[in-house]
Amino acid sequence: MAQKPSIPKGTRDFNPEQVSKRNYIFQIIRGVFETFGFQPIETPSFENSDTLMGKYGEEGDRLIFKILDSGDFLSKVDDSIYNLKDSNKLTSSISEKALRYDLTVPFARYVVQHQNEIEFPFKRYQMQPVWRADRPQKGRFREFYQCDADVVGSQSLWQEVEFVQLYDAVFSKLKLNGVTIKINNRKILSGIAEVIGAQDKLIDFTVALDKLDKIGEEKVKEEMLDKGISQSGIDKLQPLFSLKGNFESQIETLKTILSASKEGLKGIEELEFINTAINKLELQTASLELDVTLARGLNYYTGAILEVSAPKNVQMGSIGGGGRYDDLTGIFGLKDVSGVGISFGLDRIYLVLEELGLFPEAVSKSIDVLFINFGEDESLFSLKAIKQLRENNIHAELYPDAAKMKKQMNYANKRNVPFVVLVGEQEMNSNTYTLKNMVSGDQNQVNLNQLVSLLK
RNA sequence: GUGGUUGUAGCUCAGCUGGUUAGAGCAUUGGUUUGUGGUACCAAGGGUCGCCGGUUCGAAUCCGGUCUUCCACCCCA
Repeated sequence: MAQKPSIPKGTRDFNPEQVSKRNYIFQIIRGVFETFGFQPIETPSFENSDTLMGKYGEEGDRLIFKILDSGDFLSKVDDSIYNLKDSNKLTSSISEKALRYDLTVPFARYVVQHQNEIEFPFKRYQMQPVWRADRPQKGRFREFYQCDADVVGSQSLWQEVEFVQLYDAVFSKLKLNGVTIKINNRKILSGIAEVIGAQDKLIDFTVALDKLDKIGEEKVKEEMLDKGISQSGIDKLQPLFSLKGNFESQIETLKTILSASKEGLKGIEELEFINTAINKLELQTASLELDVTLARGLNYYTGAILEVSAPKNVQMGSIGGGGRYDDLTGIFGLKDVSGVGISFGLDRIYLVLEELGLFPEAVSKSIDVLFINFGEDESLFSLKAIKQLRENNIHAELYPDAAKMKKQMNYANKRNVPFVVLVGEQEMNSNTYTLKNMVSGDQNQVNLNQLVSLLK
């Protein structure tokens, strides 16, 4: 064998069984999206670089896959830039396109570009791959699918309520019970930053706070000090570190901490609204939890922040996330369009379902029945029956070669085919079919009508 | 981007401190069995030991680089 071919780091091939399982997840998410009134759109896999660059922070820019310009791109680079040997500066001269990093920013671009054709509020869903030049690890790939649903053009908090229900509906249908939908509000985080005198360090502050359950209180305080947040400010956070209990009691504690911050109180009010509504509407299998440390990244969230974690017995990062972003289309020049949306991480959900054995058996079934090939006349006779079966939506096929019986039966086993039909001289003469159940081993002779109804 | 880890047959892995023709199980193919599979037995095929370079009389084994795997950090779905 020559050198083995390979695929790039962090990418995967999917075999038939994996594709079936992935489609199962897609189909459930799509179904729920549509019952909630979302409509599908698609956008190109690559965008103009300036659409993407600068939208995800410095770290994000690094993780965007850039596409080299076509042609002799180096010859048009200005000597002064070339001689600097500064990759960042050079990139913008040799790459004007980049692979999309998520679905939210391209969607914002879409809304701005098509604003005159869109009926607001606009509810869209989108299920497409995204790419990140990240180092792979568990549940982290360089090419993966996101399934997003967003609403733009409505500031109503009922949208947030609906998204919590949507998460609950999808995970309930997937039989993935016990997921936790964590919710927080950017206004609360800003409020806290304001109260401790660190408005200007909001991002550093939230990034540190986000690590609380991972690295512990002391390390979080260290990191905050490191980032230049004052000791007196950190002291004021003390009640926050010991914040425990249910939604309502956490809210009460927050009200005292944030009594001086108008913005913080607004955030609390929003959370209370959502929580009250969800309590009245009730969730099927998920639970809604307030988590003040939830600060997950994207710089553009302005209100609610949502994140879904897998049931506690599986080790997996978040399997979904989302939030409210009042200014998203602003960066593309369209003001005052509020949006809110959520995302499902298909690849991670797959890993969780696999680990918990939650894929239905039927997902991996290939065909309903295989006809054993005994020769040319028998094949023709079989294909007439197969035609009939297919018209009845029964998945049927003929083994293509008149190979040994053992080989054909083995093939049926490997492909997990539940039934096999044997048609030889005897059957042709009596115009019947021998139907064999591959699980029990039973077999009986039937006519065509019986065959159809038995397999249906 | 930082630190660590992994790489031997299609798959899962042995191979001691460098020393003959690199092994096993599973899978594949053929046979026992020319209309009856999953079990059993017999036999066969299949590897430039990730790649490049170095040390050595001699490298799967030691050293360097590179790619890949997995993990942690950063960040994130």
